[in-house]
Amino acid sequence: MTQGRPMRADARRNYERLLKVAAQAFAEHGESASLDDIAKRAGVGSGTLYRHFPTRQALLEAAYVDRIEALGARADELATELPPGEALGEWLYELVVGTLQVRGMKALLGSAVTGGGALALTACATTVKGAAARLVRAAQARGALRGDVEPIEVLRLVHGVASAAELAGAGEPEIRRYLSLLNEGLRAG
Amino acid sequence: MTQGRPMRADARRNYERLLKVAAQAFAEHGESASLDDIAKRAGVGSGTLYRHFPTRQALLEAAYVDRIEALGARADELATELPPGEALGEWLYELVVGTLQVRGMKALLGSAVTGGGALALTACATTVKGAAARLVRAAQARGALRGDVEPIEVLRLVHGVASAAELAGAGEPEIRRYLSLLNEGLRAG
DNA sequence: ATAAGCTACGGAGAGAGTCCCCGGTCTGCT
DNA sequence: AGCAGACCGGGGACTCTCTCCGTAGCTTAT
Repeated sequence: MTQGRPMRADARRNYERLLKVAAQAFAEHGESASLDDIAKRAGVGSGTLYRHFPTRQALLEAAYVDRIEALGARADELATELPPGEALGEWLYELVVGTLQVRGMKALLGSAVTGGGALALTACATTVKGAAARLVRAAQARGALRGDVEPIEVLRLVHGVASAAELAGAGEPEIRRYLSLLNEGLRAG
Repeated sequence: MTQGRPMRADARRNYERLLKVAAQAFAEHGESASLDDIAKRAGVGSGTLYRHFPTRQALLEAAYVDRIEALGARADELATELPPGEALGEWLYELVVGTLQVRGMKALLGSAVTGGGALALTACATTVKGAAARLVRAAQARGALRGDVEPIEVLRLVHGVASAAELAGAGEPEIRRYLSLLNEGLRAG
């Protein structure tokens, strides 16, 4: 982003501490973690938090943007290592695991794939959608996935699998199991 | 339940108005609708609400218990009308529609299929689980469903489908589509 | 029909949180 | 050194939950 001036040193320090603390807090308490508490834990006043991040959503997104980008990069890495069908499967698995390990990310990814899609044009949304699209299209080209499925539908269904696994207690076996069931459905046709 | 005395007339009236208003409020605002607001809309003091329903969960469950029981009855009705595989599919469809039309019910059904299963032995949970078990077992007996799937897993996955459809905007086509994808997965094996 | 007794009511208020702003103060940059 | 810019943290305005206790009015016995 454009920045007229570089941030003042203390401002930058606080910004980064807020991000770190926020990531922990969201992971621990979910998307509705107390913002005042985050500010306190970061050792700054609440005004400082609200100056840097005007809304809860802004903070949520900033806190996880690097993790999301790592997921995007991981998609390409998997694409070179594995055949398309397996690459997609493995990436989705890692997506679900990430979603469940870090409770705040579930909300973030959920809002990234909602509705008409008009509103949620955030950076995270485009990153995830892009990665999913690449893997899905590749798998379809190889016939490892039915052709009439849109990438965003896959993301939504995977979000659903995450919800199901969450209900089941979020154990790794459940995730693998539910994902493979979904996979069967996505392959047929 | 045992009742030493019949309820006083005004008590019964208030009880029923609370239930009606609560069902509307939960449907409209989701599980976290304001309880004070429900009391106000029902024309009673908040004390009255808390006397009848000590916890939010108690009210949520009481508000939807009849709807849940209708779902249970519907399961048996479908079982006589359709072959097992289709009966299950149709029932799950109606379950998802109910879940999405009435936002509070999603929370209720979600909590009914959580975790180890030890805690949530509520009436709603047993009704839904029972209905699902009958349909699932019947479908498995006919080979319309893979044998290694537990009824509760089906419920969890369907809850996930509801989440996915919710993200997509909860249109009827999406529900049918996502459910049929799940069905493919559940049939294979 | 009336009165006594007790059930259930109402709604204020305490307590816990959340969000956000503001005015004085301090700090880092040039 | 001087100043723009950032900080701090108290506090206002809300919202929601849940309890308490005086009392309205329903029931039942006479």
